[in-house]
Amino acid sequence: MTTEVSTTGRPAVDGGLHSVLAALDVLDCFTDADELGVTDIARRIGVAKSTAHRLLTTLCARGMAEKNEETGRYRLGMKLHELGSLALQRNRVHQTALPLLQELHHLTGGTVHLGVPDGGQVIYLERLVSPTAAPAFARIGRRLPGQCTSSGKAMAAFDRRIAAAQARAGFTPLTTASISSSQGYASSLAQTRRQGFAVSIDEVALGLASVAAPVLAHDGSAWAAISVVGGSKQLRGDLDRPARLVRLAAQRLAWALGI
Amino acid sequence: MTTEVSTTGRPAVDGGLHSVLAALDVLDCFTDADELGVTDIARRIGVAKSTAHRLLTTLCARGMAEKNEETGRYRLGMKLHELGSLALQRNRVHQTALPLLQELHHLTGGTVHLGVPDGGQVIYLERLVSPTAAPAFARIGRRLPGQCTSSGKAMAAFDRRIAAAQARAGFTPLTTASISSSQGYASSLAQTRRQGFAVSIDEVALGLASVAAPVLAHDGSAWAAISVVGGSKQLRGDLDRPARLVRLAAQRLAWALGI
DNA sequence: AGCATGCGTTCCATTCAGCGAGACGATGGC
DNA sequence: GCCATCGTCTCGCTGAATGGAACGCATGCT
Repeated sequence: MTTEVSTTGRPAVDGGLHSVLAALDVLDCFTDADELGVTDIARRIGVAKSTAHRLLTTLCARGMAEKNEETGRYRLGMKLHELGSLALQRNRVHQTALPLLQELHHLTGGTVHLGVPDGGQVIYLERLVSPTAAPAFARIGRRLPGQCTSSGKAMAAFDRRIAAAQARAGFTPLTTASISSSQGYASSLAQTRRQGFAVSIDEVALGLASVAAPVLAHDGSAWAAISVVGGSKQLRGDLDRPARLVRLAAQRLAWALGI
Repeated sequence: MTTEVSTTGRPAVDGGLHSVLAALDVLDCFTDADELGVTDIARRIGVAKSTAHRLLTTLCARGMAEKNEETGRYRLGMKLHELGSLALQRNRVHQTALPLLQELHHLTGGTVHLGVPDGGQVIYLERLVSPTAAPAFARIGRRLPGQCTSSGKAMAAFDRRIAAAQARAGFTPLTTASISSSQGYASSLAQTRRQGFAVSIDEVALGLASVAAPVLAHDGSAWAAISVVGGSKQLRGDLDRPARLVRLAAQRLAWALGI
């Protein structure tokens, strides 16, 4: 597995600690599938079956994974939720944004998102779903390619480091409307810069649209993005008001963070 | 660290995989403190400073931990939130309960909780906070000793295995009103059995009260508990209505789960 | 100012923990 | 009823993980 073994006995891999990295790779496997067997995981991470079994047993011992005794297969454990909610709760951007998001949610009545950049992708820290919104979109994951989302474009338009990371990651279109060329990407970012907010219509899922504004620090780096999601038809009809509200909320968040 | 080393070269510890267990222990350290330094963590988990540093570097490489470059200390990473929300989203009890919780939240107007048993403790999977509720209680963690919470008592009253686990864990009172003796515990469970729901007044935090009902399977095991939280004064004044509603919601959840 | 103590990081030789291969019994689809 | 495949467990070998020591750098006390 290791691309190269150092001449010394020291771990030569990116982050060190083979078995720990392997264990974390096991957890990553579950982003694709709900439940996985030992053999399947061994194949995915490229280790022997016995090694995968040992890793899983260890993860289960700490609640990071759970075993389905009926099928003998494994799934993610609730300890992850425990630690994950702790990590979120302590995130300063999330903490600070929450009241602002609630107000925005109240004013727009739409679904509101808070996203932060991670490489070329966007991780969503918070989502306030409107009870009237179609529950069909609730299945959306927690990490999306930046070029498809309004949040990703809002951040990339004003932060060249994020734009570079997105360009480096390449284009992975989610729908037929997703940006798939560097020309389309560049013009979309230019328009975002002109307007001060980003729009994504049908680019994540058909029938779904969103408006986002970046949370910018004084040094020009984008810390986060706030977005409002709605149906493509409704949002196209009334874009100005939500756009104004997300810009205001994003600016207030930047101010509240003191950045 | 290991209590005993086997005669063979095989890992003799509970779950095997020393370095993986150590890495997960590192993550557990952060339940106490927001940010920790290398030396502090090394002391806590009982390894050399260099080992703790290596573990942290590895965790950071996968986003499970993050480094505060200003202070040089470490905190939990957002990858945990990503995997944790995935684990939660896939939890069948959580999935099934969500619409029922929303209805209960709507009917009572109070803060609604969904808790599942874990040893003698209760892990809260979902919390619907009412906008009018005092935000002071939002700081409550995600894992509480079962004897103090109405959810824990509701489950223990009808599931002897959970009661045994709670008794084994001992009494860790959170306030002066918390149950601290096995007599008080037994009579509280007996009352819960008579009523069909559990009450906790000032036992988690002074001024805070809750009513809970267990989600019981046909075999008598408690899968979860649903609770409504409110101010001690309000809830003491009107206990019947919320008690009836949580019992109904819990029964409907058991039915929906087909258990 | 000077010193001392603590931090996070890096290096290195030692050795024991983790590795893969293989055997085993249980399970389930054809 | 068989064969393929699953999860689990054992075992000897070896190289990856370990602890200790050294380093540079803050911080705070004298």
